[in-house]
Amino acid sequence: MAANSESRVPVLRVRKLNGHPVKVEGKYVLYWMIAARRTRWNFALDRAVELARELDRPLIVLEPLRAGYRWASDRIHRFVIDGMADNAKAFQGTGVVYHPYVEPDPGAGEGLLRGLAGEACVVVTDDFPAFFLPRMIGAAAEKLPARLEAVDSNGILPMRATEQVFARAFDFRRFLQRELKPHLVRLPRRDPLRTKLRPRQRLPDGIAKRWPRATEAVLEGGENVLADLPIDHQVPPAPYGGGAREGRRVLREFLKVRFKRYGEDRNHPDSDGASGLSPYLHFGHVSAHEVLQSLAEHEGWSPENVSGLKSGKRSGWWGMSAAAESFLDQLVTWRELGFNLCVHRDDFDLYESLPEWSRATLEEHASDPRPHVYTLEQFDGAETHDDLWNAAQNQLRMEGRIHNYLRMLWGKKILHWSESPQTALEIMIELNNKYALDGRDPNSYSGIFWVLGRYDRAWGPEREVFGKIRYMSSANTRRKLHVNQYIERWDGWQPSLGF
DNA sequence: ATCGGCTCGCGCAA
DNA sequence: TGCGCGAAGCCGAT
Repeated sequence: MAANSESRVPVLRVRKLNGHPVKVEGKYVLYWMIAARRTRWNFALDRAVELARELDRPLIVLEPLRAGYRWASDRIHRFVIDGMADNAKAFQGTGVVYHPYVEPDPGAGEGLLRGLAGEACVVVTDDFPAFFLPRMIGAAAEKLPARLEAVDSNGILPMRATEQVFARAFDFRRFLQRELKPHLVRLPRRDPLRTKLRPRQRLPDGIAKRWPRATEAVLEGGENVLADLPIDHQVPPAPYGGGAREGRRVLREFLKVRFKRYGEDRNHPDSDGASGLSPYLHFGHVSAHEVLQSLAEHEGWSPENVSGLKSGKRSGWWGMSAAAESFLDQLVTWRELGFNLCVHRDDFDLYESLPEWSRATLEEHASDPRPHVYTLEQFDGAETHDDLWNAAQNQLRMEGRIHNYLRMLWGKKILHWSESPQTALEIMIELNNKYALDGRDPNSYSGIFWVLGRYDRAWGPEREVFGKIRYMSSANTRRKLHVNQYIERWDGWQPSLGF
């Protein structure tokens, strides 16, 4: 088989993870969909389709959802299963066998992937640098009796286009301004399933029996489906749905309605100005390429409009409107900065990964008296003395997200009101990963660690607890932002009262 | 309302 | 080697 010569998938995005050769006598190509949970704009699916065509074999897509991972909850399950329902529809009539598998008990899915890989020519999966995925992919590479390739469909810049870790957004932005342009024209296919593949009807018999496909009832499902699973039922589904369709709807609605306000209103919690895309990006229901493409259409932009500026400045490089450039600074610079760190450092979620200056200053103030000290349970239950903080925590608990400005304050106060910065870090990670739909993502870690000084600089004057870490106060936030409605809406919210 | 100082590290010009 | 400058701040002086 020709190695990649005709491939539309950039070489930098494909990693061969073990030494097995592609088996030309295998029965099918297997795509193990674990992060880019979508059927469009997906380099991994492109790669799998490409291999299936070259080998003239059918394609099987396995989309699993495990039961036993940390923070598994009704909220996360509902969102992922919504995505499976969309994918099931998208694969219908394409000749691809799509097998969504919802694991009933921890460990029940053990053997499914290996079983399918036994007859596969090659297994393709998604590269993702955070949560349990790197370990899971690494273990699979060793165990599977087939070649395993991981494909990076995360961002506009391939994660492995750089070896360096960037310590500040400014440095990374300047790098992007020098290096990103060629990547802007190497897009995944909008609809990779619009191609002729050798069709197949079903999985190998023994496998479908032992690990049955999630039924329609599960995919379209009521919450009683979730009730039977051994996951955290205290974290209810979010008041919005998951999946590629809903993600696309949010994207269209953002561009059509809220985009005009982006920049001016985005920071005011009382206005609804943010994109709302981050949960969909996290689960791969929406692709960064798709977002960029839609924005380009909206702006009448093409890659030739990119300017020659390479100063690292936040606007002016793309050649788009101010609102668009500020959005792209989030979508590309900040989002991919997080992936950059996670792909190069496996300690990205440890306190020790903080910059030297921030650890030093936090250390010096380790024994400062705290004005309040709350336990994890008190933080979790939004039981602090500060109603703005409690409101943010309640929004997180109920909606699975926090307004992007208040998220910073939320973290800064956890630092302020915990017995140590290490404890504060644990609490932030725990609450964010438990409740936020975009938790467990490289970007969530960027946000949490920013609170402790990552990607930031020192600020004077030196203060208690914070040292030279940038300080934020609820009082100033109230003055600066319109938060009255926000507090009214969220502060009094009780879990038992529902929505 | 706006401004400077607080303070650190990095790239780049010199 | 020195200079400029940076995700969202804070505070006191004007």
